[in-house]
Amino acid sequence: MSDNKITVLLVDDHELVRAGFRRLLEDGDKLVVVAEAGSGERAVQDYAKFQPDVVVMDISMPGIGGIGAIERIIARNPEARILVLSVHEDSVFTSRALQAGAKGFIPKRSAPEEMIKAVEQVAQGKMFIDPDIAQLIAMQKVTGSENIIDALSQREFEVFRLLAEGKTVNEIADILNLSPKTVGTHHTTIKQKLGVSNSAELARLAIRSGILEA
Amino acid sequence: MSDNKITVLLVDDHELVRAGFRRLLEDGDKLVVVAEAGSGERAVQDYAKFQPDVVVMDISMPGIGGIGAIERIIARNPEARILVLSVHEDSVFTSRALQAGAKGFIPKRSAPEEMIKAVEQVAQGKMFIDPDIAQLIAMQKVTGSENIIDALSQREFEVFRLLAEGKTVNEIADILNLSPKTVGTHHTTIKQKLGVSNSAELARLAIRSGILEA
DNA sequence: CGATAGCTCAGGAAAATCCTGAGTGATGTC
DNA sequence: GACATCACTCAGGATTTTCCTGAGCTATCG
Repeated sequence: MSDNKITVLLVDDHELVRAGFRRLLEDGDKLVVVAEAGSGERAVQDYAKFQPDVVVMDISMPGIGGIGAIERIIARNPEARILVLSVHEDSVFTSRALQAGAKGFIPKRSAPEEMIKAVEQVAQGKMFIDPDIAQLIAMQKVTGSENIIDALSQREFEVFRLLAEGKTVNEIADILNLSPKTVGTHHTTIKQKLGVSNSAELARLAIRSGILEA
Repeated sequence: MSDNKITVLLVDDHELVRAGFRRLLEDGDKLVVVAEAGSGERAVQDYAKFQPDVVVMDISMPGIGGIGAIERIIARNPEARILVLSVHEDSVFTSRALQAGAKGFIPKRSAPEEMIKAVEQVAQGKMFIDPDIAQLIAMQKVTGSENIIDALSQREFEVFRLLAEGKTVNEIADILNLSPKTVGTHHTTIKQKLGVSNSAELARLAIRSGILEA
């Protein structure tokens, strides 16, 4: 072991994916996977045990999940270098992960070379964020909203919740004692602000944001 | 090309995962990945083009998805040997995939050796279903457990997925090469069968059933 | 071979959604 | 205090979706 190879802790709850990534990472001769973890909890333990140069981690995992694991690893070891992989290019997870202390973030749609590059960058202590995702985060900064949903006004938020629940415009008008026309207008502006184009996406967004149970 | 290696078409919408699986599959000397596809649509094309011995496919993909791809490949080529990979071991996807004509089904939690074995079995025309999943399906048969979604026909299920994703009727008509009128009819009957009255509820149901990520 | 079920499509009515415009009150700025 | 901004309200009219009815085709099953 240990020439001057970069040591990696690989974290993903799917063994097959992990096995694939291991081969992918070790394909060049610069990286070596010193341990694999199948959960956030194990990742925390294994980090302490192996002290890898870099952690490569999927955020979407059961239990404490990726975010929880990142927080705990960073708490014990602020210098930890963690590269996050994700299927969701979504904004909620991305900023959370970075806030938790991740040093890099790339989607699973990336090319293999990008991952290798990302690992090497992060190993050197640099940040590496996928351009598309970086742009999303920048947008959030501009709008000043942590959650896209903060962009909604009070009234709009009310209507948003009811829409996500599956209420029709007329029902909502009734509930809120408004003209259906008004609710209709809210409906439209809500979708605009949230960047969704129909009620199905709106409901998904509500669930993702924890406004609504599935 | 072609010693007596088994040729594989690899289908997954995440390039990184695909790249990992490719290395995993080609690790021994028995398999060779002759093509990769990043969508169900491409998979159908590539199958016709490369006529691989086996297709290794993730079912959860946007667009026509894995199920749609399986149906189309089987329709043109009933002898096609398709091994399905999935993150959801529980959901309706399992039985749907097998109904559509898949010859094997394993979860992504499997060990690499199991995948290799599964590919080889399927290549020989045998079935290969992960024991845990086989048991689940058997249990469902026995208990007659009623996922409401089982009430949907294969076609309806496809439309259901796309609707839940937030696709409009017209978009779906385009994706499935159907008249918007047909999709509209499906849409209505789906809502009836599932007992929901709009797209928001439909999306929630899809998420609850594990058909869709939030 | 008749019955059933899935898939396909159309016409037309009813409802929801989108776009544009506009009035009111509350807040904050210069 | 005058002015701008923004949330909230609503309407008219265009467009799209949804709903209901009916119907032809194919495959499967008893």
